[in-house]
Amino acid sequence: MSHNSQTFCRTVRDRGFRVTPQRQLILDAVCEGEKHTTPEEIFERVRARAPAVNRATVYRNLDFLCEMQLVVAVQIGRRMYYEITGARPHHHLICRRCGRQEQFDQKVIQPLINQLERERGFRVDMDHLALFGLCPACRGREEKKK
Amino acid sequence: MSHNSQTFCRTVRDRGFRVTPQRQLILDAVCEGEKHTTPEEIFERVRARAPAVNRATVYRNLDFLCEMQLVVAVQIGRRMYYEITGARPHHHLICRRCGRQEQFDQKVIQPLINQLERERGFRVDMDHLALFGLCPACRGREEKKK
DNA sequence: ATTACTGCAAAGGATTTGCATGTGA
DNA sequence: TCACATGCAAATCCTTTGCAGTAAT
Repeated sequence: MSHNSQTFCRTVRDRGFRVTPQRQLILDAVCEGEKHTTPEEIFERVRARAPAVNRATVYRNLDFLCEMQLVVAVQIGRRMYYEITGARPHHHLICRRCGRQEQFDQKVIQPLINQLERERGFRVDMDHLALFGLCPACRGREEKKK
Repeated sequence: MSHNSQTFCRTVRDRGFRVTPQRQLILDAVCEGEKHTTPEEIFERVRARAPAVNRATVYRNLDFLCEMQLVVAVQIGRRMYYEITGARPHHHLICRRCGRQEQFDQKVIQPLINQLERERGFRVDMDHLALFGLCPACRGREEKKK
Protein backbone atom coordinates (compact mmCIF):
# COMPACT_ATOMS: atom_id res chain seq x y z
CA MET A 1 0.00 0.00 0.00
CA SER A 2 1.07 3.53 -0.52
CA HIS A 3 -0.31 7.00 -0.77
CA ASN A 4 0.12 9.90 -3.06
CA SER A 5 2.14 12.66 -1.51
CA GLN A 6 0.58 15.34 -3.69
CA THR A 7 -2.91 14.29 -2.72
CA PHE A 8 -1.90 14.32 0.91
CA CYS A 9 -0.57 17.88 0.78
CA ARG A 10 -3.57 19.18 -1.08
CA THR A 11 -6.11 17.44 1.11
CA VAL A 12 -4.51 18.84 4.22
CA ARG A 13 -3.83 22.35 3.02
CA ASP A 14 -7.14 22.81 1.24
CA ARG A 15 -8.88 22.38 4.55
CA GLY A 16 -6.71 24.89 6.32
CA PHE A 17 -4.37 22.51 8.09
CA ARG A 18 -0.63 22.13 7.84
CA VAL A 19 1.72 19.65 6.32
CA THR A 20 4.36 18.75 8.87
CA PRO A 21 7.19 16.21 8.75
CA GLN A 22 5.56 14.28 11.60
CA ARG A 23 2.32 14.03 9.72
CA GLN A 24 4.03 12.72 6.63
CA LEU A 25 6.08 10.18 8.58
CA ILE A 26 2.99 8.93 10.36
CA LEU A 27 1.09 8.53 7.14
CA ASP A 28 4.07 6.71 5.63
CA ALA A 29 4.20 4.43 8.65
CA VAL A 30 0.55 3.51 8.23
CA CYS A 31 1.28 2.61 4.61
CA GLU A 32 4.19 0.36 5.53
CA GLY A 33 1.85 -1.98 7.39
CA GLU A 34 0.77 -4.95 5.32
CA LYS A 35 -2.50 -5.01 7.14
CA HIS A 36 -3.78 -2.88 9.95
CA THR A 37 -1.32 -1.56 12.43
CA THR A 38 -1.42 -0.48 16.06
CA PRO A 39 -0.54 3.05 17.20
CA GLU A 40 2.42 1.55 19.01
CA GLU A 41 3.82 -0.05 15.85
CA ILE A 42 3.31 3.17 13.98
CA PHE A 43 5.10 5.02 16.74
CA GLU A 44 8.05 2.63 16.48
CA ARG A 45 8.30 2.98 12.73
CA VAL A 46 8.23 6.73 12.96
CA ARG A 47 10.76 6.75 15.74
CA ALA A 48 13.18 4.68 13.70
CA ARG A 49 13.40 7.62 11.32
CA ALA A 50 12.79 10.51 13.67
CA PRO A 51 13.52 9.67 17.30
CA ALA A 52 12.14 12.91 18.66
CA VAL A 53 8.56 12.32 17.60
CA ASN A 54 6.26 11.90 20.52
CA ARG A 55 3.66 9.23 21.13
CA ALA A 56 0.95 11.84 21.67
CA THR A 57 1.68 13.26 18.24
CA VAL A 58 1.09 9.83 16.77
CA TYR A 59 -2.29 9.54 18.45
CA ARG A 60 -3.31 13.06 17.52
CA ASN A 61 -2.35 12.55 13.92
CA LEU A 62 -4.02 9.19 13.56
CA ASP A 63 -7.24 10.93 14.58
CA PHE A 64 -6.45 13.76 12.23
CA LEU A 65 -5.74 11.48 9.27
CA CYS A 66 -8.99 9.64 9.94
CA GLU A 67 -10.86 12.94 9.79
CA MET A 68 -9.13 13.71 6.53
CA GLN A 69 -10.28 10.27 5.42
CA LEU A 70 -6.78 9.33 4.39
CA VAL A 71 -6.69 6.60 7.03
CA VAL A 72 -9.37 4.33 8.43
CA ALA A 73 -9.65 3.09 11.98
CA VAL A 74 -10.58 -0.52 12.62
CA GLN A 75 -11.53 -1.79 16.00
CA ILE A 76 -10.44 -5.33 16.75
CA GLY A 77 -11.05 -6.65 20.20
CA ARG A 78 -10.45 -3.71 22.47
CA ARG A 79 -7.80 -2.13 20.39
CA MET A 80 -7.70 0.29 17.54
CA TYR A 81 -5.84 -0.43 14.37
CA TYR A 82 -5.22 1.82 11.44
CA GLU A 83 -4.82 1.31 7.75
CA ILE A 84 -4.58 3.42 4.67
CA THR A 85 -7.88 4.19 3.01
CA GLY A 86 -8.18 1.69 0.22
CA ALA A 87 -9.80 1.80 -3.15
CA ARG A 88 -12.44 -0.69 -2.15
CA PRO A 89 -14.08 -1.08 1.19
CA HIS A 90 -13.39 -4.38 2.86
CA HIS A 91 -13.79 -6.20 6.14
CA HIS A 92 -11.80 -8.62 8.20
CA LEU A 93 -12.06 -12.21 9.27
CA ILE A 94 -9.79 -13.00 12.19
CA CYS A 95 -9.12 -16.50 13.39
CA ARG A 96 -9.43 -16.61 17.16
CA ARG A 97 -7.12 -19.63 17.29
CA CYS A 98 -4.17 -18.83 15.01
CA GLY A 99 -4.72 -15.11 14.62
CA ARG A 100 -4.67 -15.27 10.84
CA GLN A 101 -6.42 -12.43 9.12
CA GLU A 102 -8.28 -12.51 5.86
CA GLN A 103 -10.34 -9.91 4.14
CA PHE A 104 -13.71 -10.04 2.58
CA ASP A 105 -15.44 -7.69 0.28
CA GLN A 106 -18.11 -5.15 1.02
CA LYS A 107 -20.47 -6.91 -1.35
CA VAL A 108 -20.77 -9.85 1.04
CA ILE A 109 -22.45 -7.73 3.66
CA GLN A 110 -24.29 -5.36 1.38
CA PRO A 111 -27.48 -7.48 1.49
CA LEU A 112 -27.47 -7.27 5.30
CA ILE A 113 -27.05 -3.50 5.17
CA ASN A 114 -29.86 -3.23 2.65
CA GLN A 115 -32.16 -5.38 4.68
CA LEU A 116 -31.63 -3.39 7.88
CA GLU A 117 -32.29 -0.20 5.99
CA ARG A 118 -35.38 -1.54 4.29
CA GLU A 119 -36.96 -3.25 7.29
CA ARG A 120 -35.84 -1.06 10.15
CA GLY A 121 -34.98 2.23 8.53
CA PHE A 122 -31.58 1.95 10.19
CA ARG A 123 -28.58 3.01 8.16
CA VAL A 124 -25.60 1.04 9.38
CA ASP A 125 -22.09 2.45 9.20
CA MET A 126 -20.29 -0.55 7.94
CA ASP A 127 -16.86 0.98 7.63
CA HIS A 128 -14.71 -1.78 8.72
CA LEU A 129 -16.09 -4.81 10.35
CA ALA A 130 -13.86 -7.27 12.15
CA LEU A 131 -15.37 -10.68 12.67
CA PHE A 132 -13.82 -13.38 14.80
CA GLY A 133 -14.13 -17.07 14.18
CA LEU A 134 -12.26 -20.15 13.06
CA CYS A 135 -10.37 -20.33 9.80
CA PRO A 136 -10.58 -23.51 7.69
CA ALA A 137 -7.27 -24.90 8.98
CA CYS A 138 -8.15 -24.35 12.62
CA ARG A 139 -11.60 -25.84 12.18
CA GLY A 140 -9.88 -29.05 11.19
CA ARG A 141 -7.65 -28.92 14.24
CA GLU A 142 -10.56 -28.29 16.57
CA GLU A 143 -12.42 -31.28 15.21
CA LYS A 144 -9.43 -33.57 15.66
CA LYS A 145 -9.31 -32.75 19.35
CA LYS A 146 -12.72 -34.30 19.88
CA MET B 1 -35.06 -10.26 32.48
CA SER B 2 -34.35 -12.52 35.37
CA HIS B 3 -32.56 -15.70 36.26
CA ASN B 4 -33.43 -18.80 38.16
CA SER B 5 -31.69 -18.95 41.50
CA GLN B 6 -31.80 -22.74 41.64
CA THR B 7 -30.18 -23.07 38.26
CA PHE B 8 -27.52 -20.61 39.31
CA CYS B 9 -26.60 -22.54 42.46
CA ARG B 10 -26.47 -25.85 40.67
CA THR B 11 -24.48 -24.56 37.71
CA VAL B 12 -21.89 -23.09 40.03
CA ARG B 13 -21.62 -25.87 42.56
CA ASP B 14 -21.68 -28.69 40.06
CA ARG B 15 -18.48 -27.34 38.60
CA GLY B 16 -16.74 -27.11 41.94
CA PHE B 17 -17.17 -23.40 42.56
CA ARG B 18 -18.90 -21.58 45.34
CA VAL B 19 -22.09 -19.64 45.69
CA THR B 20 -21.35 -16.37 47.46
CA PRO B 21 -23.56 -13.42 48.29
CA GLN B 22 -21.43 -11.21 46.03
CA ARG B 23 -21.88 -13.55 43.14
CA GLN B 24 -25.63 -13.59 43.57
CA LEU B 25 -25.85 -9.83 43.89
CA ILE B 26 -23.77 -9.34 40.77
CA LEU B 27 -25.91 -11.72 38.78
CA ASP B 28 -29.03 -9.96 40.05
CA ALA B 29 -27.54 -6.62 39.04
CA VAL B 30 -26.93 -7.85 35.51
CA CYS B 31 -30.58 -8.91 35.34
CA GLU B 32 -31.82 -5.52 36.47
CA GLY B 33 -30.43 -3.90 33.36
CA GLU B 34 -32.99 -3.45 30.64
CA LYS B 35 -30.33 -3.88 28.03
CA HIS B 36 -26.62 -4.37 28.40
CA THR B 37 -24.90 -2.83 31.33
CA THR B 38 -21.41 -1.61 32.12
CA PRO B 39 -19.30 -3.02 34.95
CA GLU B 40 -19.55 0.37 36.60
CA GLU B 41 -23.35 0.36 36.59
CA ILE B 42 -23.35 -3.17 37.93
CA PHE B 43 -20.95 -2.10 40.65
CA GLU B 44 -23.28 0.75 41.63
CA ARG B 45 -26.31 -1.48 41.78
CA VAL B 46 -24.51 -3.99 43.92
CA ARG B 47 -23.14 -1.31 46.17
CA ALA B 48 -26.61 0.08 46.80
CA ARG B 49 -27.41 -3.19 48.52
CA ALA B 50 -24.03 -4.16 49.87
CA PRO B 51 -21.65 -1.20 50.20
CA ALA B 52 -18.62 -3.32 51.05
CA VAL B 53 -18.43 -5.13 47.74
CA ASN B 54 -15.34 -4.25 45.81
CA ARG B 55 -15.02 -3.22 42.19
CA ALA B 56 -12.46 -5.97 41.55
CA THR B 57 -14.96 -8.54 42.74
CA VAL B 58 -17.42 -7.26 40.17
CA TYR B 59 -14.90 -7.65 37.36
CA ARG B 60 -13.81 -11.07 38.52
CA ASN B 61 -17.36 -12.29 38.78
CA LEU B 62 -18.45 -10.93 35.45
CA ASP B 63 -15.69 -13.03 33.90
CA PHE B 64 -16.73 -15.94 36.04
CA LEU B 65 -20.40 -15.67 35.08
CA CYS B 66 -19.42 -15.52 31.43
CA GLU B 67 -17.46 -18.73 31.80
CA MET B 68 -20.48 -20.30 33.44
CA GLN B 69 -22.43 -19.04 30.43
CA LEU B 70 -24.96 -17.36 32.67
CA VAL B 71 -23.95 -13.95 31.33
CA VAL B 72 -22.76 -12.80 27.93
CA ALA B 73 -20.23 -10.08 27.24
CA VAL B 74 -20.88 -7.63 24.44
CA GLN B 75 -18.29 -5.29 23.15
CA ILE B 76 -19.58 -1.91 22.03
CA GLY B 77 -17.09 0.69 20.98
CA ARG B 78 -14.17 0.16 23.28
CA ARG B 79 -16.18 -0.93 26.23
CA MET B 80 -17.52 -4.17 27.54
CA TYR B 81 -21.14 -4.58 28.45
CA TYR B 82 -22.85 -7.50 30.06
CA GLU B 83 -26.28 -9.00 29.84
CA ILE B 84 -28.04 -12.08 31.06
CA THR B 85 -27.86 -15.00 28.67
CA GLY B 86 -31.10 -14.85 26.78
CA ALA B 87 -33.29 -17.45 25.21
CA ARG B 88 -32.64 -16.21 21.73
CA PRO B 89 -29.44 -14.82 20.31
CA HIS B 90 -29.67 -11.25 19.18
CA HIS B 91 -27.58 -8.33 18.07
CA HIS B 92 -27.59 -4.61 18.52
CA LEU B 93 -28.12 -1.53 16.44
CA ILE B 94 -26.79 1.59 18.09
CA CYS B 95 -27.49 5.07 16.82
CA ARG B 96 -24.28 7.03 16.76
CA ARG B 97 -26.20 10.28 17.05
CA CYS B 98 -28.80 9.77 19.80
CA GLY B 99 -27.37 6.61 21.34
CA ARG B 100 -30.62 4.71 21.06
CA GLN B 101 -30.27 0.98 21.00
CA GLU B 102 -32.39 -1.53 19.22
CA GLN B 103 -32.04 -5.24 18.79
CA PHE B 104 -32.24 -7.46 15.81
CA ASP B 105 -32.56 -11.13 15.50
CA GLN B 106 -29.93 -13.70 14.70
CA LYS B 107 -31.88 -14.73 11.61
CA VAL B 108 -31.04 -11.44 9.92
CA ILE B 109 -27.36 -12.26 9.82
CA GLN B 110 -27.62 -16.00 9.43
CA PRO B 111 -27.37 -15.77 5.62
CA LEU B 112 -24.09 -13.86 5.97
CA ILE B 113 -22.71 -16.46 8.34
CA ASN B 114 -23.74 -19.23 5.99
CA GLN B 115 -22.19 -17.53 3.03
CA LEU B 116 -18.84 -17.02 4.74
CA GLU B 117 -18.82 -20.63 5.77
CA ARG B 118 -19.78 -21.89 2.36
CA GLU B 119 -17.47 -19.70 0.31
CA ARG B 120 -14.50 -19.25 2.62
CA GLY B 121 -14.71 -22.13 5.03
CA PHE B 122 -14.61 -19.59 7.82
CA ARG B 123 -16.88 -20.18 10.78
CA VAL B 124 -17.73 -16.83 12.30
CA ASP B 125 -18.47 -16.46 16.00
CA MET B 126 -21.43 -14.17 15.82
CA ASP B 127 -22.17 -13.98 19.52
CA HIS B 128 -23.21 -10.50 19.89
CA LEU B 129 -22.69 -8.03 17.19
CA ALA B 130 -23.01 -4.32 17.81
CA LEU B 131 -23.49 -2.22 14.71
CA PHE B 132 -23.38 1.54 14.69
CA GLY B 133 -25.33 3.78 12.38
CA LEU B 134 -28.22 6.20 12.19
CA CYS B 135 -31.68 5.39 13.47
CA PRO B 136 -34.71 6.49 11.41
CA ALA B 137 -35.35 9.60 13.51
CA CYS B 138 -31.77 10.78 13.32
CA ARG B 139 -31.57 10.14 9.61
CA GLY B 140 -34.35 12.68 9.24
CA ARG B 141 -32.48 15.17 11.39
CA GLU B 142 -29.26 14.70 9.45
CA GLU B 143 -31.01 15.37 6.19
CA LYS B 144 -32.60 18.57 7.47
CA LYS B 145 -29.19 19.96 8.27
CA LYS B 146 -28.19 19.91 4.63
C1' DA C 1 -10.07 -28.42 56.98
C1' DT C 2 -9.47 -27.15 52.61
C1' DT C 3 -8.99 -23.92 49.07
C1' DA C 4 -12.07 -20.81 46.57
C1' DC C 5 -13.18 -16.15 47.15
C1' DT C 6 -12.92 -11.42 48.78
C1' DG C 7 -11.18 -6.70 49.84
C1' DC C 8 -7.62 -3.63 49.50
C1' DA C 9 -4.19 -1.20 47.35
C1' DA C 10 -1.27 -0.86 43.85
C1' DA C 11 0.00 -1.69 39.08
C1' DG C 12 -1.12 -1.84 34.32
C1' DG C 13 -1.82 -0.47 29.42
C1' DA C 14 -3.75 2.51 26.11
C1' DT C 15 -5.08 6.92 25.23
C1' DT C 16 -5.93 11.93 26.27
C1' DT C 17 -4.98 16.49 28.11
C1' DG C 18 -2.92 21.14 29.54
C1' DC C 19 0.45 24.03 28.63
C1' DA C 20 4.52 26.28 26.99
C1' DT C 21 7.18 26.26 22.84
C1' DG C 22 8.02 25.74 18.04
C1' DT C 23 6.95 26.18 13.01
C1' DG C 24 4.39 26.08 8.48
C1' DA C 25 1.62 29.11 5.44
C1' DT D 1 2.70 37.05 11.92
C1' DC D 2 -0.15 33.86 14.23
C1' DA D 3 -2.99 29.99 14.39
C1' DC D 4 -1.94 25.39 13.99
C1' DA D 5 1.17 21.63 15.77
C1' DT D 6 4.39 19.57 18.70
C1' DG D 7 6.84 17.73 22.88
C1' DC D 8 6.64 16.83 27.52
C1' DA D 9 4.63 15.32 31.60
C1' DA D 10 0.89 14.34 34.10
C1' DA D 11 -3.73 12.74 34.20
C1' DT D 12 -7.36 9.73 32.91
C1' DC D 13 -10.05 5.68 32.20
C1' DC D 14 -10.94 0.93 32.58
C1' DT D 15 -9.28 -3.24 34.10
C1' DT D 16 -6.11 -6.59 36.27
C1' DT D 17 -3.07 -8.43 39.86
C1' DG D 18 -0.66 -9.82 44.33
C1' DC D 19 -1.43 -10.76 48.67
C1' DA D 20 -3.21 -11.49 53.15
C1' DG D 21 -7.32 -12.57 55.33
C1' DT D 22 -12.28 -14.66 55.04
C1' DA D 23 -15.81 -17.83 54.30
C1' DA D 24 -18.28 -21.68 51.60
C1' DT D 25 -18.43 -26.72 51.26
